[in-house]
Amino acid sequence: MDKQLATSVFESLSSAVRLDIFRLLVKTGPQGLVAGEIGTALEVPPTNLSFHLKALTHAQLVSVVQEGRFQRYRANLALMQKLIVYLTAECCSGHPEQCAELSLAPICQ
Amino acid sequence: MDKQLATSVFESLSSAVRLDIFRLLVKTGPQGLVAGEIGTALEVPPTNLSFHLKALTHAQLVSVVQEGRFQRYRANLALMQKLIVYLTAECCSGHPEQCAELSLAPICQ
DNA sequence: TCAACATTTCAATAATTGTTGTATCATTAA
DNA sequence: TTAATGATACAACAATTATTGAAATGTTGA
Repeated sequence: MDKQLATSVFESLSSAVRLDIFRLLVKTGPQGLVAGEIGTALEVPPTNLSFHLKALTHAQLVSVVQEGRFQRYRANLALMQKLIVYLTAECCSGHPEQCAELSLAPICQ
Repeated sequence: MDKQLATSVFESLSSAVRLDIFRLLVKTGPQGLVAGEIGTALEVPPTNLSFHLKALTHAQLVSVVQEGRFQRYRANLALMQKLIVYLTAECCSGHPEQCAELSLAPICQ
């Protein structure tokens, strides 16, 4: 995880449309969804959906594989894990007890 | 956590400057830093720093308290926790074993 | 082959965001 | 009170991002 990837992941999720898409794919799990299903579920026009899916794919937050004339998208939750680690690295400068006081144990090492 | 707050948190972290600020504050922990210290550490001009700190504060990702003529900023990691929960809600539609297969156990319920 | 379908690309426009200098406000120390 | 300091507000401009319709690409099934 480098800074550029981190900012592009955050940028990806900074739009309501893209956040909806990602959460829908998280909910769907390993099965994923094809573009048309996403568009129907979220009522986003095809052109705009394609624009946002491209952004999510570029940021590696979703993966895509072709299935005939369909494109199947899946959430990349493993990247989210790496992002959380990146964000909380050196948490409280090696004084985890301070973070524990802030009830941040779940995300601070 | 609602959608608007979630997107504004992500938007906050989508700029390299703001990401640097937040990570620096995470590293600093409960002690926090005053604006001038942040500006010196990251070499950001005061006007621009103020702009970005305002965005972070507005998104509630950092808190601020006045100390004389200084403004002390602190990271709000508790909000990050809530965000992660929001993102991964209904993970794999109640089939956590699927998420476990994807080695997502740490962030999926 | 051909028509239908799923999706993307392109171009145009609208809207938002980032950066900077100057001026301003608030606080401290002499 | 006055000068110095920390920080923010404002205005102008530059740069980026979002949305849409029309056209194009690639795939399937008749």
